[in-house]
Amino acid sequence: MSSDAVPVAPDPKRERTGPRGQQVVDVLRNEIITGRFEPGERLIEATLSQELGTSRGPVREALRQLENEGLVVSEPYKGAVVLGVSDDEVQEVLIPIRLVLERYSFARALERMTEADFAELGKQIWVMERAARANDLPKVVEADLRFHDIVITSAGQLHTAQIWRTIWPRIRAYFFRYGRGASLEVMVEEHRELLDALQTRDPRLVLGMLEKHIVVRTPAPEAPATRRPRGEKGKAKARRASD
Amino acid sequence: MSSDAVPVAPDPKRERTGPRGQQVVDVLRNEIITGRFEPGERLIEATLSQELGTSRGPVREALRQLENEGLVVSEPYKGAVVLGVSDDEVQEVLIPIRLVLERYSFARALERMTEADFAELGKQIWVMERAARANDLPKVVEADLRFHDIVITSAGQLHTAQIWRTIWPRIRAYFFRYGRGASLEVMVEEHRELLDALQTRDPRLVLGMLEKHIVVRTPAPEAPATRRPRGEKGKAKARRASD
DNA sequence: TATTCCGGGATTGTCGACAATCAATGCTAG
DNA sequence: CTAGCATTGATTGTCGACAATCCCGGAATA
Repeated sequence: MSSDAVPVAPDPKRERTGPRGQQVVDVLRNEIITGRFEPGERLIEATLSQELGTSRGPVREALRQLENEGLVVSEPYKGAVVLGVSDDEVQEVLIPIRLVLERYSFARALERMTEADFAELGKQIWVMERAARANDLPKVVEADLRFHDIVITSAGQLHTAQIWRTIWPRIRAYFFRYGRGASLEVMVEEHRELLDALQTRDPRLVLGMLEKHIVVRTPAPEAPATRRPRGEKGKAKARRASD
Repeated sequence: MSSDAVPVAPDPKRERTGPRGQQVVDVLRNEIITGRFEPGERLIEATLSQELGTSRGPVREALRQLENEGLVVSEPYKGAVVLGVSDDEVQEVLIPIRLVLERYSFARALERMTEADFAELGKQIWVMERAARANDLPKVVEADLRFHDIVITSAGQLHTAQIWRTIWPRIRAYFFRYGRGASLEVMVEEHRELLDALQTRDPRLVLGMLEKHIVVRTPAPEAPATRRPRGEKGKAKARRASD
């Protein structure tokens, strides 16, 4: 499993991205979301810290952060294992919560975003479009993330933003594991429409657009009916609170 | 501020409550929710670790946990400060999210709770009632918490439970700071009705009861309109993403 | 043979010391 | 007198070592 570890420590040219732990979270979250780690897999602090070229401290904090983002569960003295998401829970809980968060955020952001903010959104769309053309899914996803983050941050509600940051990784991981719903081009187009709507500053228009954007676009072609993690390499372990 | 610290360390008779950090979280959360620490107040790791009779490690983890429960915000190299909740955000975001979580949980728990589970719920109601008679608010609140925790755990959905545990402290803190909505007796009665509904195992009845129970019982007497932290001891610092 | 108990190894939890960073203070120069 | 800057104190971030705990397997026993 320790094929291409990405040491995060001694990289002088890396502009200050904050403390080590912060970067460790980003690395691990990415590895989980993109499926490098499968649900049910154990994450050992010592191993990770070696691979990442840091001590166990930052790794520990990173794991706790991931736990709060729902990508991992851990029990005292037992350690952390990667967690899956059930189809049902995504549809019935995570998406509705996301809807609550974004409706509120967009409604508030609506009346307080500046031209500079709109420009920043435009920039993300531009990046997204280029990435879509190149079929670079990760980059599209990151721009998507940035887009929503900008809006939510503009709303200026700390709790809303904080909760959102613990919700999206799960949804992201879900869409990454099972096929994502819409084509890249459609995603780009939807965001363009969202930005247009925002610029009119018409609540009705924006919220309508938003619902269309978020609403369960999941049951795409062949959606998995059950949400069993599907990892399962031999050991029947990943299950917990199964049916 | 360091009047009656509650050292958590050397208590041999205290049955295994897990690692130190766990207990530290409970202590600090309580102090914040009950208002011992006011919004805007800084929490210094070294100070707390001394008061609690442990090292900085567990305190550090506790602070991160509190951050994920929305009781605290912290920036790198700057530390943690107690956070307030705006009336608006509670009504528009936290309560709706709680509604999503509990609707789903009750609906699922409905068809999988055993008689033993019901008995456990009954027990909490009994405790709650006694506490209500004695006007012991903290105890009522704890029983209330347990009640909902039992139901949500019975639903067996990890993400739902995990998110719920990051939502309720904020709501609780809110109701504690500004007056709570209902009288203790009403709370007890509502839970009794909830349990009765659950025992019929009729979804319509349960969900109806639930909505009535959760719905914004907030705008009680005089709810504060703005949510500014109100700490502010001299320095105009605690503000962040203010208006 | 089945069962209980007791290591031994692996892994997490805790601690104290040290390094990095921030914020305020006072000093210097213009 | 003011602006800029070095210095210093307080506080957080990181590290390595040690303690506590769990899990697995094997030996002793009935």
